[in-house]
Order: sequence, then C-alpha cells, then structure tokens
Amino acid sequence: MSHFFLTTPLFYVNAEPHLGHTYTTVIADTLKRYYSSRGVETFFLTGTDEHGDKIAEAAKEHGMEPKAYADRISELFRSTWDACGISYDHFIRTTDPYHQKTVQRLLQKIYDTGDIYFGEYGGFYCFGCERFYTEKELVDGKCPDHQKKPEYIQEKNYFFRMGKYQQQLLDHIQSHPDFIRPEHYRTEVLAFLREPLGDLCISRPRTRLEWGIPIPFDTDYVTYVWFDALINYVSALEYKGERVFQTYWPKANHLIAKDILKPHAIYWPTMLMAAGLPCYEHLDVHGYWIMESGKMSKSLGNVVRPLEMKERFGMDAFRYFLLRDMVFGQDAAFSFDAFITRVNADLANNLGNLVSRVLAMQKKYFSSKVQPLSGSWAAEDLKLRDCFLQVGRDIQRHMGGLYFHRALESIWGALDRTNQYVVQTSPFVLMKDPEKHKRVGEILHHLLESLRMTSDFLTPFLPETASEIRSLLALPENKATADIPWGSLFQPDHQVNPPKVLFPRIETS
RNA sequence: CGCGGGGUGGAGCAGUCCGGUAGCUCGCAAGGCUCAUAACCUUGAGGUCGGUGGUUCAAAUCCACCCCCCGCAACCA
Repeated sequence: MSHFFLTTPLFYVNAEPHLGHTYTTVIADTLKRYYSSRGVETFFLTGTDEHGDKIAEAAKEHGMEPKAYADRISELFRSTWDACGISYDHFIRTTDPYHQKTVQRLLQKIYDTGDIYFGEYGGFYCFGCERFYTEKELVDGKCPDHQKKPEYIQEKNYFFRMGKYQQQLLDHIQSHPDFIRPEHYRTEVLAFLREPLGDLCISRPRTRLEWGIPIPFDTDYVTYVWFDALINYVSALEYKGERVFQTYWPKANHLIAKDILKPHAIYWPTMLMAAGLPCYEHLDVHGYWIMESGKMSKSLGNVVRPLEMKERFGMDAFRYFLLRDMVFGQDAAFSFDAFITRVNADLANNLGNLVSRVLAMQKKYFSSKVQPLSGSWAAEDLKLRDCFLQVGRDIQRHMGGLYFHRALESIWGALDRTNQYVVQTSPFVLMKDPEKHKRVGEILHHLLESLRMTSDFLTPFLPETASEIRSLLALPENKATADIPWGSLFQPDHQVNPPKVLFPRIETS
C-alpha cells in the first residue's frame, strides 16, 4: 500500500474564496480522488493562514478582534469547500493550538542547533507590504506597491541562517528533476539560487505586531507569517498522531500557485533541513486565471465565487471547465463565454446527450432490460472497447504529469467514438427489422458498457456526474467497476433506469 | 542584456520535453440520420505553425539571432 500526502496552501484569511483558491483546491480534490481510487492512501490537507499584520489591520477595520475576524473568514473557507464537495481529510488553522506548539517546538530546535541568531537590521520598511526594501527595489524612493515612502527602521530581530543551506538545496533540486514541476518553475528557482541566498528574518517585534505566534525563547517577538504558515504541512500530520506522521511525511505533494513559489521552493526546504526533517517530494506549481473583467456583468462584480458557480451551473460543470481549460502550470483566461461554450459542447452535447440517447433506446426497445451479448463480437464492437481500454492507459500517463486537460481530452475522444458508433451501427434502423433485434440488444449492451467505463474514468474529475451515471445504470453507488472486463458487468435481466438530462444546455441570448 | 510566459486556419486553444501526413472546440458551407438535450454523424472551405538563418533524408517541434504581445502594480490561488 503506497501513500500520498496532498496539500493546498493555507489560504490567507484576508479575502473570501475566489476562483484561484477554488482551482488549487479542485486540483487537489481530483488528485485525491484519483489516487484513492487506485488504492493509494491519500491524505488531503487544506486550511487557513491567519496571522500577520494584514489580518490584524483587516480585523481593526471591521472593528473586530483578530481572532474573531479570522474565525469568520476561516469558517467561510471551510463551509465553501464543504458545499463544493471537496474531499479534504483535515482543515488546519494556524491559530490552532497544536499548530502553534509545533511551530514553537521547531523554532526552539533550530535555535538550539544554532541556526537562528539575534541580529540587528536596518532598512527601509513598508508597513503595507510588511517587509524591508533594498534601495534598488524602491521606485523614486517609494514602495512600488503602495506608492508610499517606506520608513527607515533599525531594529533587532531573529534571523534564520537560510544561506547556510543554499548549496544543499541546490544539490537537492539538481538531483531531483521532478522536485519542482512543471520544469520552467524549477528553472526559475535554479536561476534565483545562482545569487547568494541571504538569511531570513523570522521575527517581528511585538511593539509593531502582536498578532502572531510568540517566539519561544523571546516573548518580545512573534513569528514571521511564512515561518509560521509553512510548518502547517508538518503540524497537521503530527496532530493526527505519530503513526500518521511517519506514514505520510515526506511523501508530500504541495500544490501552489506561482506567486508563492519562493517561500515553498526556498524557505520551506531549508527550514526542513535545519529542523532535521526530510524534504517533501514534489512542489507542483500552477498559473493564474486571467479575468476578462471588462466583459463580466456588474452584478457578478470582478470575482468568480465558487458557490455562485455551483448554484448557477453545478459544481461538476465548474470543475470541468477549470480542469479542461487550463494547462497546469500556465496561465489561462476565464470568461463566461468560454465557460458556456465548453459546458454546452462537451457536457450537454457530447456526454449528456449520449447518456440520454442510449438509455432512451434501452427503455424504448427493451423496457430498460439489458440484453445478453453473443459470443462473437463485431469488429466495431471490439474497436469501441479497445478505444476505452486505451483511454484508461492514457489517463494514467497524463495524470502522472498533471496533464488534467489531456486526460479529459482523451475521455472525450472516447465519447466521440461512442457517438460515432451509434450512427455507424444505427440500432434505431435495425430495430425496424425483427430479425435484427438481437443485434440491437448487443449494440446497446456495448453502449452501456461505454457509459459504465466513462463513469469510472470521470470519478476523480466529475464525482457527482460519475455517480449519477452509475445510478442511471443501476449499479452500486460506491463500488468501483474499473477492474471488471468489458462485457462482464451486467448480469442477466439487469434493469437500467430511464434517461435523464445530466447537463441542460445553457441558453445564452 | 532584468526574469518569466506567449505568438499555430475567422475566434479561443492543444500539440513543442521524446523531430516524420498540422489537431480540438466554436463559427461557416453542404449533406446524412431521427435514438437523443434543435442534439448526433459525414464531408468541405479556411493555416508560408511571428521572422531569418542553421542542423537533418525530414522541423510547429532541435540550435542561433531578431520582431511583437502579456505578467512581474492590484486582495489575492
């Protein structure tokens, strides 16, 4: 039995769940379902990152205590994922006591080994960005983000000797080609590591910021948010017990968007090295959804809210678009036009209509009772079956490389083939000849098999749809049928259900 | 000399790592079918795969140089 640990980033509680959060989470959910269905025990972690100046500020604006504010937004994330049917195994909050304890324990450990030191640092600090700027980074002496002049601050802080681990990290990335995927992000990190890596300031004085995890060896300071948040990947497993931790660490796949590449590719591995823990296995980096905001309706504003999408179009339609229209790693555009076109063409027409027509014929011609197959199959029957068998192999190959769009493309190739098969064999014509009824029964049997295989294939991507197809075929809800050979699934006298519209066409006008 | 991404039929994209008849969706034209969600099937029109040069029997794909667009600013995946 192999194991797999899958994480999303901890979402910062200064915004409500939007398209980007949803994408990462849907990807994780799909992988979780995919690997689980293949017998790989998978632990899926998500949660919220709740400390730092920005949260303290946002809370103040709302006239709330930071914790109360964080509670509210964190709950919004959790309930959103619940409503979307996301199959996470644990939801962590950086304000959870067990997490704080782990952060403090690791800080103490690294401090004891001498990789954390107390030093003085002076520089231009922008309160908006919560960071120091070098003079080179400033534009006209101003912070490029906030157009404000940063203040010169001289203060003492704790520093992590990150630079000490630069060579070790470089070696690791070079000897593990699939450590950071896709490759261009790996290239980017390697390029970054050509320059000397400085040490990382990991504390904030309490005089400036209260809202954080206290540094265990100096109560005048709290922990820098990234040093706090990254550790969640370990603290969540520890919380589940020593055995869970031993089982799943370091078999971790961290899913992130490109904006947080540096903390995950550089801070986190060096932190693990200093803490004496093995490095995670993969960092999988995806791109951004580019909003075509000009075209969006005013009522929707500029944000795609997952719950609204689910209510308007169904979660599976939304999932399908996200997985099908973005090449993992690259940016993609989001527009309602593209969404509607995609859903109508692929879900309503190709898939939904296929299910309808097959079940309609089964009902009309044989009262929904599945007819037996004869010993010898026609060439087109074999071709149809082989096509689906090939798709199974294709999916496996594509999923290994995070090519979700190709996996779906190959499934839809099989659906095209199936629609072609209907026209080629024309059961509705054969039915006019009583002598051909037996053949019609066989053709429909093959078609039902193709629907069954489709439902198996779709399970990780479109879980609701997959289970609806199973229930239309009157198959047990939770029993995987992927291992049952084509033609051996339906027992004599098996009765399927009447057709149903899985995806209504979205009418525009 | 910043870093990265992209430039493929009218539109939007895949294919580029692992060279070998240029593919998908939408749109358009003609035909077929009637089981089905005005769906489905077939055929057609439409591309010098940004440019130039190179490697090769063969390049969208590899190499070199050049041109153009986008992000690295916003809450943020």
